[in-house]
Amino acid sequence: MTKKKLAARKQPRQERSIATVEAILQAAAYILTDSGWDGFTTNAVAEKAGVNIASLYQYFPNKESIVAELQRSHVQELRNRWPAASANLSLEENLRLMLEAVVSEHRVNPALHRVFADELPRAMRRSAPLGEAEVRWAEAIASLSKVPDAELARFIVGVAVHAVIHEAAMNRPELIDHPLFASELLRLLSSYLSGK
Amino acid sequence: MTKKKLAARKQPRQERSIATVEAILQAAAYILTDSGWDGFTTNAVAEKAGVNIASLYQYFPNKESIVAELQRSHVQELRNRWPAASANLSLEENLRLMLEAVVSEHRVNPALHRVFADELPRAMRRSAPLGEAEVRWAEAIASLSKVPDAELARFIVGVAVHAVIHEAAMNRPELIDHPLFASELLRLLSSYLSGK
DNA sequence: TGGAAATATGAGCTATAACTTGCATTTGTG
DNA sequence: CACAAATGCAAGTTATAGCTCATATTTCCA
Repeated sequence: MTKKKLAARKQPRQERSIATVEAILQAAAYILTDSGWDGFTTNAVAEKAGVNIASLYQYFPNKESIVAELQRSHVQELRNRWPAASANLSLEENLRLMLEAVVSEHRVNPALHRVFADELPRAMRRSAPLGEAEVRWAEAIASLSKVPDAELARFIVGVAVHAVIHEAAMNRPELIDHPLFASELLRLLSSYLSGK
Repeated sequence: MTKKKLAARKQPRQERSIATVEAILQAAAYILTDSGWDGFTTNAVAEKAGVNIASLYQYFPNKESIVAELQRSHVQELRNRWPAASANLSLEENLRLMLEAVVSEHRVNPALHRVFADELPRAMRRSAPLGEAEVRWAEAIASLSKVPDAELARFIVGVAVHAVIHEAAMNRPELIDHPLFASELLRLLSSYLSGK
């Protein structure tokens, strides 16, 4: 068992081929959100992109690599949603901004996000490692919290926040804009982290 | 698009065929946990079960139906883990018992649970509707809580609890038995539900 | 401007896995 | 104990989808 190659087989050099690659990626995103992973075949992607299937394989070694590239750029977009952590805010204010950032992440191409999070085969779902900004937010919040075990609290809060917002975004979209949603979530965290 | 048939094609009548069906189900569970959904082919299941592939199709109309049957009996086992909700306990005590029940659910065949929850193709992942017992627990807890919106609180608590315990069970098994894990989770809920 | 490099494509090849067919064997029962 | 129903199996068929090959066309640049 050797690791699967993920790098593009050949770098596009001319504008023509750059456009081809771009068309493939756009078509791939379209197919994924429209027909899900099941409908995502390289033949379908090539047809939708209006390029020959052989061209597709000139720039992507396999179909997984297409998805990997989509995920890469998606994650990059998510990173931009995080403001810098600021040290002189209250716990509540920090939490509010952090929650807003997570909600904001779920406004970026939700259909594609759903595919990445819920639909891809397990081997292809890579939980992106925390970004710089997120780590610093966690530290800022931890320093204002009173909990017996900071690492444990980070785990609980991180998982809970993401799960609740993700679930709401995916299956209860009306909640995301419900005024009580944000405030209740905030209350959940602040009452816990402020040490009762 | 018509709905896929899920009933067994033919009911086993003799002991011999009942044993065949049982062997198929056991082999299916083995293959799923051992090789994941990708390795789950009807030919592999039949071989592991020691029965002919044609026999398999005499009792299961398609491979999805095998998984459906496994899920059905798995969910049934989970239901048994829930004690009856008791009306005259404190909020904290109710929460503690409820948390223990959810943890207990995650001790039932975790490997298979992981497959059901994380690995099956989306169309096949059916989030089991809440059981009787769970509904009554939610009601009991709600009646002891002070929150502005009981339905919203139920959503938040339900999602958060399940996500944290599921994530811990799947990827941080050492946490499940960490003494602070249960108590911190309890504190998260009780400080929130008791209205600050 | 001509030849080499880059790009595009029509037409497959191949492996796999879901599922069937036709026949043989076993078992319950009148 | 025979015979019909139930069960089991060897050997397929078929469709699909990932991927390649050989060749044609376009672009770059000396």
